[in-house]
Amino acid sequence: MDFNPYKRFYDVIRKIPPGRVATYGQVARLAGMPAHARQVGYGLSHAKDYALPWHRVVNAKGEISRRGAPGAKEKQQTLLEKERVEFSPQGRINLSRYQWHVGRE
DNA sequence: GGTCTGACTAGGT
DNA sequence: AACCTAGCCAGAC
Repeated sequence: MDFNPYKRFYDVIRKIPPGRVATYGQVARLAGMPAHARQVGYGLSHAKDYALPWHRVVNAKGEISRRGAPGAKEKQQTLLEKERVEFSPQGRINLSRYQWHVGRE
């Protein structure tokens, strides 16, 4: 079992309930590392062997962040829509409505 | 050890 | 609202 330095982020991400989203910066703050928003995204690309609801993490604008793999963006949106998260025609999520707040469902 | 990169952000225009 | 910039920090070379 290999130790992964991003485990703290994963622990936070695992707590995001279905139908809710969290931002990279939010995950970093909840993990006690407020200046590591970029590392959250970087760590997720390394998280293949972990069962994580990675699709519930979006950027501060409520958009799905770009990455190398084509099609991954559509996949993430599909997964969220299955949880009844709504997207605007421009592919944005209304964070004031869907952002996760600790202690709240 | 310097430089570049990137699933990020906040603040200014 | 879109665009730009500076600040951010671990990894890869």
